[in-house]
Amino acid sequence: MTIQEAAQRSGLSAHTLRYYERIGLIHSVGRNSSGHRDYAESDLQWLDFLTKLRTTGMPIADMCRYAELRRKGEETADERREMLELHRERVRSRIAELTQDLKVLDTKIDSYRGLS
Amino acid sequence: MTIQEAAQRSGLSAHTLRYYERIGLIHSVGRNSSGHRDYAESDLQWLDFLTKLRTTGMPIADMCRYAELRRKGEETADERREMLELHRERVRSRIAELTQDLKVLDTKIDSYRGLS
DNA sequence: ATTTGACTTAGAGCGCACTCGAAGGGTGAA
DNA sequence: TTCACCCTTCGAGTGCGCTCTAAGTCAAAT
Repeated sequence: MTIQEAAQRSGLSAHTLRYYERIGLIHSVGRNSSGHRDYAESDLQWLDFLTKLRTTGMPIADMCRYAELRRKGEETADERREMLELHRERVRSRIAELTQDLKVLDTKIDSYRGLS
Repeated sequence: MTIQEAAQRSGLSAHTLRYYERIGLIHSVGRNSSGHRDYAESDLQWLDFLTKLRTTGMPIADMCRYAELRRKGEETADERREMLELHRERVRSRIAELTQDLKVLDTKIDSYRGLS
């Protein structure tokens, strides 16, 4: 599929897709006879996963590291799992923090209600 | 209290405190006889609240708007409450999103466990 | 044959939220 | 009094994650 279709389906812009490829997040996207990118379904699945990592706050540099390990093959599975477990802890902490802060917001909003 | 003490207690750097003052987030911090900043307890409370807004992802521009309304006094209470209610919704959505993404991470990690 | 429009690359630019540097002033200890 | 060290303002610099531009290629439509 074309870069525009891939952009549509991944929710990323064509610019961002090229950028991700340039920095090594996506490896070896196919090219058609005109030299244009031709995305496969597997690329889309990988992009979806990358997007999860991004929206959960993983820095691009870490994602690059993960992508690099993935390219190296099966023997890096443990290290990749460890990365994800560490990241999962950070996400859990973030959820906990946001949940706490939400209470502060609730209290503040209640105090405004009291005033009106 | 001095800017260093305020930095210590707020968890922000002295640089950031000056920056926040410059852009109008903190208004009229007192000065001592040498022209040095002299923070009051009320400044610290306000900073703590600002920090909650920041860590929950409110953009600086919105925080400035909120600070400006606060300076205008009691008649802006409704608008401030509305801002906070809107922000609270965004925080709730973010928590929901992170919670969903956490499941994806769990699944991925499980699949790695299956391989080892 | 020419125009349109999407694609390619490499590199520059942008917005956000700081973060730092330069130049100078005040205070307190040796 | 000299040194050390903190403070002041203001403007410039930084890091991140894109986002866009320029210059050129290619294919299809007119």
